Amino acid sequence: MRKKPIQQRARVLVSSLVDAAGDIVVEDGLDALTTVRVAERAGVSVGSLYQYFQNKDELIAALIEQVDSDLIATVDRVAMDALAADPQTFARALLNAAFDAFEARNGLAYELLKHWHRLDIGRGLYRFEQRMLEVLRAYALAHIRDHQVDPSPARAFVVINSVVFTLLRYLSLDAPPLFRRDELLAEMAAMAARLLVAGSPAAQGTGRRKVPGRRSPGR
Amino acid sequence: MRKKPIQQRARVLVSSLVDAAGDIVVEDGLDALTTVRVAERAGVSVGSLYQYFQNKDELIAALIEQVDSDLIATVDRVAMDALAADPQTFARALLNAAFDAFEARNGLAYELLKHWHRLDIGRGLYRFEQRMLEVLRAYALAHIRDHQVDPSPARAFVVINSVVFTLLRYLSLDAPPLFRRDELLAEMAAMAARLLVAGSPAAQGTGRRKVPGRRSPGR
DNA sequence: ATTGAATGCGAATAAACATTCGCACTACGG
DNA sequence: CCGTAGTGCGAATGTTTATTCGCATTCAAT
Repeated sequence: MRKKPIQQRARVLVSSLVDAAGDIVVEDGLDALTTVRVAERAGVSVGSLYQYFQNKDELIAALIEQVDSDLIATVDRVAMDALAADPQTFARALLNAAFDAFEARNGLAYELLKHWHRLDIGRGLYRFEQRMLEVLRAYALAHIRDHQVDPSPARAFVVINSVVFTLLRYLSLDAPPLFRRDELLAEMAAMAARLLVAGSPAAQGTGRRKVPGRRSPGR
Repeated sequence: MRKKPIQQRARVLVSSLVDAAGDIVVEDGLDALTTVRVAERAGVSVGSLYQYFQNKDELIAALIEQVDSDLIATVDRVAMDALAADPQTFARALLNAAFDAFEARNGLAYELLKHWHRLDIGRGLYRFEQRMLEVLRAYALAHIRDHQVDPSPARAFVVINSVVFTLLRYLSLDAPPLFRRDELLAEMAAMAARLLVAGSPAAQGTGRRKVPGRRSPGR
């Protein structure tokens, strides 16, 4: 942030800018987020925006930060409550929470997550994934005797991303699919629970070859 | 396509434009794809590009079409070969194929898939998903006696998207994760195989509420 | 060889944005 | 009631791009 808002009115201005940005993203998508439009919507001038944000990306980062924090807080709360439950119930609770979180603020998180490959948003996603990993570990620790819970990094990675992105993809379907929301949730919960409980995967690696040259994402 | 290329040189020109587009996407990402740059790279002028493509999106659509066809052809071939195998092996084969396909042409499919929420690319993804669904159904049909294979639409949706997007996310990590590629593959294969074989998910829906108002993606 | 269609060219046009800058208003400690 | 730091303004600037259009070149059938 270029300059810190000192007076009250300045702090209000900054937060209304971030709010306006969120509203615009919800209404017309991230691509429709222009600095002038944000300023207009917030009832201030572009100049003022640049008084407190170095550039547009910094504004987006602030928005992400906000959304991400909410998301993590939600997950934390729900996970705490369900920590004692069996894997099936635990998975269920987290999934419901995830759905709710995606819907919160009119699908703001959903619209943002679509652009996860952008740097700002990617960092938010990464933070979220890390937090989920910790939550799963906490669950494992709490149930080390009851079940053979074992969230290996690879497994956790698969579960977390499978759920998040499948949800994302589901929400993006314009023609409703052949199955109901409940079914989807049930399937995912079952999958997650199974992966949490089951042992190591049956087969061992069918040795693979070359590593792909990964490119850095262009803007 | 605005006008069909009739002469030989025109056909060459069109395909070199699509190739150039692919190269640029691979090198600098989809955002770096400008019409002028494509033309330059193909060794022709922008004007010529617009002779055969109504606009930039149509060019992208042509690229997608190409990539998507390759992808589907690969999946078809591999699935055919593995149709007789057990679920674990079948899943393995498809996963390996998927990895290879993502790496083909220097990660072109990977870079494109990151932008699946764009209309052109979304259609390609949808086609791919549909094809995968058919493949899974074919497998189920072939094994209706051996296993209790049951790819319900919801389940198939979860498996397909989990695999595709988890792979995508994995490839996009800049810092290598704590697990090896083999582990990831093994986990995903196990997951897929389990979902293919297992019965209906344990619990039933914890009835959910409101439907989120879906917005049409910008651009 | 002639000619109309097909092809190819690339400077020019226009629209969309991010960002800046000089000027004016406001708060508030003294 | 001053003065200055903090705040706010929004037209102007510069850049990046998609797309067009009038002119030049090539093809292929007669």
